[in-house]
Amino acid sequence: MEFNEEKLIPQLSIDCVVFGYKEGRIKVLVSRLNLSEDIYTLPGGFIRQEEHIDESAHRILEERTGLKEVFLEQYRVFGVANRKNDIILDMFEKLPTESGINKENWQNWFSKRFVSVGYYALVDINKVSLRKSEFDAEINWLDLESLPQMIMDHNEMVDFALESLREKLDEKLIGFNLLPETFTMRQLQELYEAVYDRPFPRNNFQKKMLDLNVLERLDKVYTGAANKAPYLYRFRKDIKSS
Amino acid sequence: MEFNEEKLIPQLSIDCVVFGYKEGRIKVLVSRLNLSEDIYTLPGGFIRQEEHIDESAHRILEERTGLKEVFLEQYRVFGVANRKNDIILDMFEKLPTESGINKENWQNWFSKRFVSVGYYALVDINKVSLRKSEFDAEINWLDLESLPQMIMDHNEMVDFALESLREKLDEKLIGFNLLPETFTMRQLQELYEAVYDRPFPRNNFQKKMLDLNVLERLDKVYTGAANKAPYLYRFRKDIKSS
DNA sequence: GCAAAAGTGTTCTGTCTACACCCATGA
DNA sequence: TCATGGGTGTAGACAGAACACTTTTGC
Repeated sequence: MEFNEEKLIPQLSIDCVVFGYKEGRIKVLVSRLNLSEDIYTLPGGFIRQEEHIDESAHRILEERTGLKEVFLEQYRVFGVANRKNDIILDMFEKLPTESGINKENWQNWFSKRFVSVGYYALVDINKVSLRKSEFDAEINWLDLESLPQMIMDHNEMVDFALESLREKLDEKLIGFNLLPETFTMRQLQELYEAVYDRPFPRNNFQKKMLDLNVLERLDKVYTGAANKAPYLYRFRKDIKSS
Repeated sequence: MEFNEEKLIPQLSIDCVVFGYKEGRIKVLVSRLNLSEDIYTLPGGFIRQEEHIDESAHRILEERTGLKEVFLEQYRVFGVANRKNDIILDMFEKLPTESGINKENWQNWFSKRFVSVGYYALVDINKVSLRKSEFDAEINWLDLESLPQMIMDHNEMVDFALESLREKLDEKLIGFNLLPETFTMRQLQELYEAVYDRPFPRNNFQKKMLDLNVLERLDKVYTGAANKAPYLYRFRKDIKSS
């Protein structure tokens, strides 16, 4: 990221809660920063002067995941008083002046209080190719259930994002964004169970999903297990617009 | 408003959709600006460096309504590219330089692109004492149904706010904020009908509201009409926290 | 008594839950 | 043939909608 403060909106940031799903668990994309201590953050960034904020969020996400078309939605603004990224600021203060990075500009940038727009994204974890930003030691999918302490209010951001996801999953049929193109009914159910952290009765879940008339039934898949082969399903594309 | 750009977050604003309710109609608080043409805007303002954004919204609202304790909730961020307040900017350009106002600072301030945090408020219209800001020709309650064209995306802001209100009215019992302390069941029903713009069957509405166990039945009120006197109700305060 | 509006009860219907049953698969 | 998991059907519980009825008020 070339830093040019003239091109960005100051004191305003975007942070993304990127949800993925793998083997029955909800995952969240978390960066570990390139510092002596282990410092964790959500992927985030800033808004260019000429950008729609939704574009900014997509750009920030693409930088980390390589994905262009992603389900992404703003869900809340975080703007408590004196909300500053002290850890990053500290990092710049410790940098030697002749490090080649424009230390003063960065320090000035991060010394201010920031308001952050929270976005959450739902992605097919298999399509993602993770890319570190220049400050990341690594970026990884971590279990929602056992996230580490992150900077500032980033843990709270995840809590609110999950709440928004739960509210929308049912009515808006957005859960399919977390799954691969085709999936079995059991996989879909396990996704719902992971999101809501509670079991659903198998038969009623199936009926409810089929009654939505958004699933296309494909061939059976023979898993090799000694039981009836489940059908594969696909989310009907002709209604994706609604 | 004394303007001191040092004390405010630049390029970030707050706009409030203030809903009121009177005689069966939803009202929205709208300013008419002190300009040659009739220009309408939602009440808005900026965020002080040391303020929580919720505080900012409360302050902006108190300046216009005199109310301190108000139901107020952020519902969406508006951040399309190149979102600028050209009309206000124009106004400053036309001001004579020796007008006493720090014209240059204001011009510089409004020449930038702004991101705005949308809040909506629900108030008891009878408790409000309207106060103009220094740029308002007047500030008034206008019918939601027939709002004038407002600046920038302010009409769209109202649409989104109404949508959020509809989603929350039912589950969160926030509608009582629009009514006076005591009210009849008919008044409550008419409020719901105004918000959702559709009729509700009288008996079922009554049953549903009473089954919520949030209403306290008070004395009857004798209106002088030749019919049975309705009960007054009050929202039970002991559950206001939930 | 009568019209108007408030308050209450009853039935019907569609949705969600719980339970039961059958089917396909590989060992 | 049996265990395992997939798919479907059915009866009960519940909430919401439609309808009917009674009560109170001022004239």
